[in-house]
Amino acid sequence: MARPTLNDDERAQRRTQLLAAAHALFRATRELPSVARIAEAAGVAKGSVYNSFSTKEEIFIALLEDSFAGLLAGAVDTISALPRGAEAAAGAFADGYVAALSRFPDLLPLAGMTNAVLEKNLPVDAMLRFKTRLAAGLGAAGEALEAGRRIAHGDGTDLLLHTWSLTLGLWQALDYPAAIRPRLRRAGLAVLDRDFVTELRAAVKVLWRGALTT
Amino acid sequence: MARPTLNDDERAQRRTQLLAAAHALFRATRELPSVARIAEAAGVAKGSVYNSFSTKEEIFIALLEDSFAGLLAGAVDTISALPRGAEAAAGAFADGYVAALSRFPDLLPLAGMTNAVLEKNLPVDAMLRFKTRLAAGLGAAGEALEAGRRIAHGDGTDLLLHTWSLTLGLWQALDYPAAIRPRLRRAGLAVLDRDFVTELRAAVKVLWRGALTT
Amino acid sequence: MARPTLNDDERAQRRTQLLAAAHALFRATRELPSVARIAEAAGVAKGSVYNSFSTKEEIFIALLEDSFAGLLAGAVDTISALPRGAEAAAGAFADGYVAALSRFPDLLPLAGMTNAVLEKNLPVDAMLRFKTRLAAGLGAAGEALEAGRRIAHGDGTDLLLHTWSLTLGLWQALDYPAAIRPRLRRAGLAVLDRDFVTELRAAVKVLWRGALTT
Amino acid sequence: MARPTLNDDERAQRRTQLLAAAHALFRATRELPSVARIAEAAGVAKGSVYNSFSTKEEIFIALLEDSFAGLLAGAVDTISALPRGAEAAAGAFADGYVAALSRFPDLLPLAGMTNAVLEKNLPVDAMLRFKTRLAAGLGAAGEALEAGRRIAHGDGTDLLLHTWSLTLGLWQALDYPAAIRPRLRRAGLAVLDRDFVTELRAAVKVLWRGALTT
DNA sequence: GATGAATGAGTGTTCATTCAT
DNA sequence: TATGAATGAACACTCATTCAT
Repeated sequence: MARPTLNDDERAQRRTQLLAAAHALFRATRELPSVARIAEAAGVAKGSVYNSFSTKEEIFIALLEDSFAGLLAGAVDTISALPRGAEAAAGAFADGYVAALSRFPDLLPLAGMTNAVLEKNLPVDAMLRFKTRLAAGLGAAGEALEAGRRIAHGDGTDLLLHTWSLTLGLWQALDYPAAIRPRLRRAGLAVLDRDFVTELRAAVKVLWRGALTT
Repeated sequence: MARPTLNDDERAQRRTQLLAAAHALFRATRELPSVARIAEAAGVAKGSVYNSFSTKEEIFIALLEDSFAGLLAGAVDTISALPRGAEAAAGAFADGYVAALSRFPDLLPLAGMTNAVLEKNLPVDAMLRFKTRLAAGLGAAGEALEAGRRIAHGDGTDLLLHTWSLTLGLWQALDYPAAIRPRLRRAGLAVLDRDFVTELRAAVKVLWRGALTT
Repeated sequence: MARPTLNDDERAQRRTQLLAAAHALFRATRELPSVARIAEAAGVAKGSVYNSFSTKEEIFIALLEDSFAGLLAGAVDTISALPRGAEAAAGAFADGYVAALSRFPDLLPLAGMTNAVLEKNLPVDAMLRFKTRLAAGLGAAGEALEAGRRIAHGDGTDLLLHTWSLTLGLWQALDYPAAIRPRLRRAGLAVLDRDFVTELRAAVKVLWRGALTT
Repeated sequence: MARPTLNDDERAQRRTQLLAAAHALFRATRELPSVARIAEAAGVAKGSVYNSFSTKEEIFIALLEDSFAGLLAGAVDTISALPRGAEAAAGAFADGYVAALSRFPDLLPLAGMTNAVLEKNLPVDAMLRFKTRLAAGLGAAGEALEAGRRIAHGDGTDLLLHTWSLTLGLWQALDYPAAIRPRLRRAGLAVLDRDFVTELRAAVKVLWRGALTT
């Protein structure tokens, strides 16, 4: 059972293995699985999980981080191909952004748990690391945006932060437990019975139009 | 200790009593207190809580509902006093909205728990009731907005939904546990070290400018 | 709400009403329903139940008593029509007894709860009353049996007591939760996969043959 | 406090430790003790109980299983020493069986709870395991009986099943809470004021006489 | 490093019964 | 009598984390 010290590769591999297991479980239930279940799914012992992560929540923050990085990369790609006019650019970004988002279906459920759940039991340094990467990603994307446009320094980052905020908030407002969905068509709930993706695309477009036409 | 059948007033009073206790506890900890603590704070027996609410989460949804109604009322007031021009109106709304929001300091922490926590154990009918009132409030405010402006039918409600989404998302992005706050000034986190209120005001203004200048 | 003193008829009617409600609920779930549910099903308030019964368990003992009296009545009828020979009489009784039993499908589930559940919270006098009636019924039936046969005094009652015991015990041995039933066919469980009624008929016949051929 | 992986012996020891504690508590109260009390009596933490059993009820089913196996072993011993004649054999079995039963004083109280209490919260596999062993034991004893006698194949098992049923049912009919006992002598209850052991011996004898003289 | 046994805090909810009107 | 609000005891089970081997 005793194993020699792991080198970095093995370390990373174990980490990946656990992340994949955790991811699969979360995707299936949209709830944080127990450490026991994650370990089982990854084929390791419960205690071993704590060699790679110091807290269960750290696992999911790492997952969130990956997804978020992916979304930002997609956003940067979109930004680099934006057309000239404000109106056209707003629409193009909205389309590209929504498409990128759809490639990370667990991002929003996970992000929606961050404040209320994940942060409750996250080591301070893990949280700072996460936030730092987030900030770096947003900053880089913001600069890419500012570079190609007549946007003042800092406003690009602002716009992306607001875009993300709008995304998360809108998702929270429009996401319902599956059991509720069918009953939304009831009179009086039409206002909230919207397709999230459609709604988000429109909202992002308006936001960007506002930002690009100052 | 009152034993006889309660009339509506007394019923409402019990409810209020429990809501106040729950509210105070939540404000202090930003976590859902246990039913035992709520009952204790309200001066009743644990079991009595279940005469007024069928689930702990129902209590907090009721709290959220109240706060939300208050915010919407403030928004409607602001809307009815908006200046003519698009730019001016956007700024005026942002100011009024942010001011109204500040009167309900627990609204966002509570709203941020809705999807991940509150909905997990909420009777379906309680949830539908909540969503219905939410929808009604948004709809009414949206109509007020459409009435005084050259905004197409439905777009007013859309704008308010997006405004709220932006608010919630931004709050989640910028809210940090108190323990983290001081360390934000570290290099690399400046992007996220923002004053939520300032940021929100600016973001709302941009959103509204975009919507009013179509 | 206040009502004048009930006369005996009204008293009995209320009692019957509650018993019927409790019976229906028990039949549906095979579990003791809560007082609240019984009251609701009977259309009275929870507190009113305690005007007729001093304990929830008293209700079900009353139900059991009724069913048991019915079974005994059926047994007496069968006894009075028994053929002469020991072998024939044993078979005839078994047939008649099983038929009578089938008219009280809740008798055994209820009787199976008596020791472990009902008696836990039954006022002493209620229990004595129940046992007394049981004893009286058994005694009467026993005498009927002794009267028409060459059975020594007391042996008739004994035989009936043993018959009932065999019935209850066999039922407990062969009754399974519905979820288990289908899996009984697995190898190794054939011994217990028997039809209760068939089995009981055979067992009673053997018991009576033994008793009648001393 | 032992932490390393347990081997089979240690595993069994933990189990035995818990079973003994649970047994002692049950013997004293004739009620299912809480998990907290069992753990306390066994000198382990509450959560540790669930390392050995997945449900509280599983503990008591295991206890029941042990007692039942002991009774069956006693029955087999008795069977192997039965005299030739039917009448003599019936009496000898009754004596031996009753003696064996008396060595497991908790068997009947536990068996009496099985249907109404234990099965309510027993994992399906635990229940099947229990029933399978029961069936195996009955089958083996039945074969032993058939082997030495002129009893048709299957009838031995039948007889043992009926014997056990009679035992359990009779116990339920004649067992009273201690508080009730003294009042049984009252007129009208004489029929039920019997010594269980005496009664059982007689009943088993009759049953076996009937079975052996077909 | 790996394991998995041990820990024990933590909690929403049910429900029989009482009793002020 | 009828009502139903109030009571508060009772409890199984989960689970993140530790740490002896």
